Amino acid sequence: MSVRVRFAPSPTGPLHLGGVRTALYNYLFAKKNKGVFILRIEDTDQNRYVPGAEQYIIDALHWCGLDFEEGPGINGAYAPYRQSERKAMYRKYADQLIESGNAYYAFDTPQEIEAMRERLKTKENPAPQYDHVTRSAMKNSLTLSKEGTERLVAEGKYVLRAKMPGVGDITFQDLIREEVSFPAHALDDKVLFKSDGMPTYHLANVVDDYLMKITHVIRGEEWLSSTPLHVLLYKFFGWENVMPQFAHLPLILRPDGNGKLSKRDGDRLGFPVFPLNWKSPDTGEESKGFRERGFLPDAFVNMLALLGWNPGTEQEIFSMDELIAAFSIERIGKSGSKFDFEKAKWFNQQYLHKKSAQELAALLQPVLKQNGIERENAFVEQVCDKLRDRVTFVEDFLTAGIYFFKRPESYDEKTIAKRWNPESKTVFEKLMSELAALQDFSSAAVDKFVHDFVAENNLGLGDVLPVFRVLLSGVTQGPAVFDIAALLGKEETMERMKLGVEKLG
RNA sequence: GGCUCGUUCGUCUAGGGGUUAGGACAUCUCCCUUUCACGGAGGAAACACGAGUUCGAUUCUCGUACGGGCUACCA
Repeated sequence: MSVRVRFAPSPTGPLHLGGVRTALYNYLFAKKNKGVFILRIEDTDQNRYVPGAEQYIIDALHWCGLDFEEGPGINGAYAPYRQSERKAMYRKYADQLIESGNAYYAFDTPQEIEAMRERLKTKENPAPQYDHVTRSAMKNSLTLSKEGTERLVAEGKYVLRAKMPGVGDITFQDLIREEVSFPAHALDDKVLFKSDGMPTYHLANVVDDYLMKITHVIRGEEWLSSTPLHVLLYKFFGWENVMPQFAHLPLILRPDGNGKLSKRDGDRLGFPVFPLNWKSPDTGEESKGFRERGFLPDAFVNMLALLGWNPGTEQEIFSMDELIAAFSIERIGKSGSKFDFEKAKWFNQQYLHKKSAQELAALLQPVLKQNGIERENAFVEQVCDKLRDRVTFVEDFLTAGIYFFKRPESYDEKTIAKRWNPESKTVFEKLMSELAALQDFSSAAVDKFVHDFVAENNLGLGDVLPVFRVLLSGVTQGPAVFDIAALLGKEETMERMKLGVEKLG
């Protein structure tokens, strides 16, 4: 049987790191096994629907290179792929459960359920459930007469609840955790069908996975404890033989302290938790994405893949194809991983370093344009080449190399205080006049010229180099001064020296 | 509270009954460079705790602690 997996997010907001990783692992597993990767939108809760969230999810997957073969906008043999559009399909299965006695009608109002919880609440049991014990004291088709039930059903105000067995253990195999077992007495009678006519996640999910012939359910660990219900549902429907295999992924945790990574953590610690920028339609609040923060999609995906999975070798840099080849569910860890932004930066740096000057220039040009800088590509490529080993993000080329595009407006004070003395002006004027005669202005030529000048004038390199650098760039760090001079060209180099020497007096 | 999953350097992790417990990020030192990086060399740094099994447990078992998840007509 060919592998079919789905990523099934709820469009309640932007995808976060954990969601993208779940999608990635599904994608890798599908590709590894020559299977199909499906996107299914689980929008059964109208109240939590957020406009734009679905498009965001699709955009984010696309940016990461996680292209789905079936899903909204693409469709395929099992369309539609939005649960809201599949609404009519679920009723039949709900009725089937009623008929087989595995589900029942319940008519309790929220207030009545709350009253039950209040009444039964004890110190030992602060949150009594609607379950195999309490249902006998509630308003449902199990306690009401046939006529009473029919009358209330006719009124249309009801939900369908799963009739959980109450005894025995529900045991299933998890690809990551091996055998997992839950005592049935602790499971509650979950609502399967809501009074608004929509199924809940549990019903829709199982029915759709069945109808779409899903073979492996790879999802977050937050679903582990509702899996016994899902397993039971497969049994109730008589679908045990086609029940998918489960793999529950450990969560991505916040970098400091404990708990699940949240948007707040990102804001507080200064890093994104979403792949792309997101603007909340409610509050108008904007959240920065990894893309906008300067991450390359390949680096982002690579980083995410290694957060909870490892190849068992010491290789850390993987292209998507390499990830597909190396991936296996068996090598996914069991425990949650704390997200480390420093390591994420390292991945981006590694990818930037690997890129050619042409590729880097193509990435940098738009950034330059945004900042009102127009330069020919040949020059930008050379700047990228010189700066490549000193940057983590594309934007760094501009911030760290601004002097390639603009004359310095100030000079590093420390250097001036330490290196600019009364004789400096004379020395630099002499240097400039001799430099004016230099025909070859290549880096190597300027290098040789300056060294000769220092030797002939009985100076130390320290008397010339630091100031020379600061006159050209304003700052103390950067590529070799001679490279900067050569790139700037003779004319600009001379001009900057002249302006600087005048300014410093 | 109940149910459940988990626990190797600060972080991501490898390993697995007998290892100098390996790598990467971060950190520190040195080299390269009269800059900053990159790169190279080296350092510091971990098996949560207690029993049991065993000739021997970090590895197996059971407890404990700690942490996560779930405990909605949310997913």
